[in-house]
Amino acid sequence: MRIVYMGTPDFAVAPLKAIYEAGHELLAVVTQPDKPNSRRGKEIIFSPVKQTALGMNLPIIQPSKASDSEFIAYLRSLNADMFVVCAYGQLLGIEILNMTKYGCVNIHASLLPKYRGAAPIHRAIMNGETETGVTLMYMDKGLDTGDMMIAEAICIEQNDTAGILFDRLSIVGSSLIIKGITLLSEGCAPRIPQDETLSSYAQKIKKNECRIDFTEDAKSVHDRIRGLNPFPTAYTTFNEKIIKLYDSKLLSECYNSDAGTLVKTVGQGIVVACGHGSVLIETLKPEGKRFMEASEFWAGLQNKNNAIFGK
RNA sequence: CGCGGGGUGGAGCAGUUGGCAGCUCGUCGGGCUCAUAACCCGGAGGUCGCAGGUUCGAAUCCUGUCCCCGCAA
Repeated sequence: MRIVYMGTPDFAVAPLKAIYEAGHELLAVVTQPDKPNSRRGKEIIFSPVKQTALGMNLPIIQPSKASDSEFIAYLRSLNADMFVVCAYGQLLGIEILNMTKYGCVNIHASLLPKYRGAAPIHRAIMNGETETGVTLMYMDKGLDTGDMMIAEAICIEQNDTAGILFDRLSIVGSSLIIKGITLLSEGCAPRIPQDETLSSYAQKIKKNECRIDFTEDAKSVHDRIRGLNPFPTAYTTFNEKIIKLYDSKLLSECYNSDAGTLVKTVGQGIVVACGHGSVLIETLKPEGKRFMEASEFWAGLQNKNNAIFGK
C-alpha cells in the first residue's frame, strides 16, 4: 500500500511505526507545524510524530492549514492509495477525503459512536467508564461520524490514568490499523454505519474543568484527577496558589471535616476529605515548585491544623 | 527581549528596621508501650544556587550569571 500518514502527538507514534515496520510504502508524513517552546522563546519543539518520521527519513509536510491549495496539490501528486489519520489535529476537506482509492481511515480512541471528538480518553475516565477502546473508521466530512470498519475494546481499571490508557490504546490502534490495511487491500473490509442515537461527544477539556471541587463525592474527584493525568492535569488552590494534583487513590473513610480539608498524611500521601468519602492525594506540584510527593508538601505546611484545598 | 514564582542541613518549608541560621518530616541513639507510620528524650547533618559589590557585619541590600517551575501562546 502507498500510504500518507497524518498525525501529531505521542498517541500517533506507535501506529506510524507499525505501518513502517509492516513494510508499507510511506510516501509522506503530515503533522502540525513546529511550535516555539514557551519561556525561553527560541527553542522549537517538533511534534512526536515529526521526530519519529525524521528517524525514518520520510518526507515531512507541516501545512498551517490543511485546506491550503498547495498542500492539497502536493498530496494529489503523491498518488497515494490511502491516507491514515491519527490525532492529526486539523479537519480535512472533502477534496482530501475523496482523493484516494481507499479514502481516509482514522484511528479513533473510543468505541464509536460514543466519545466522538477531541478528548475521548480523558472523558471516558472522567465519566467513570469501565471500558473503552479504539475504532477504525472511514472518515467523512463530519467529526468522527464516518462508517466504522473494525474496533477493539479494553477495560479501564480503577486507578488507570489517561496517560496509561493513551499508551495501551496506542498499541491497540497500531494492530488495528495493520489489520485494517490488510482488509482493505483484500477487498473485504467491513463498513458499518454509526448509530446516531447512541452517539456522544467528547469535547476538548476546558481549563475550568481541571479545577477539583472537593465537595463532590470521592469517586468523582478521583476520576477527574486520573482522567486529567498527566495532561492537562487537575488542580486546586491553596493560599491563593495553584497546586496541581497528579495521582490519587479512592478511600472509603469519611471525615467530619469540611470538603478539601487535609486530614493527615498516610505513607507518601495526604488524606483529603471530600463531599462524601475521601481520597489519598499521592503526588502534586505547587505553583512555582517541583513535582513532589504529597507527604513532602505536608512537611512544609506551617499550619497543619487548618489546611484546606480550594481556598 | 510575553507575564510570574522559586533555588536555605537528606526532603518540604520559614526567615526584610542586615546582627550567634529555625520548623515539620526523615535519619541515628535512648525511653515508654501488648503493639504502632503513635508518644517522650537526646544527637548528627547547612560553603543559605554561583560570582562580584556595599557594610564592622549579608540568607537578608545592589549587580551579573546558571538552573527549576507555573501561566499565557
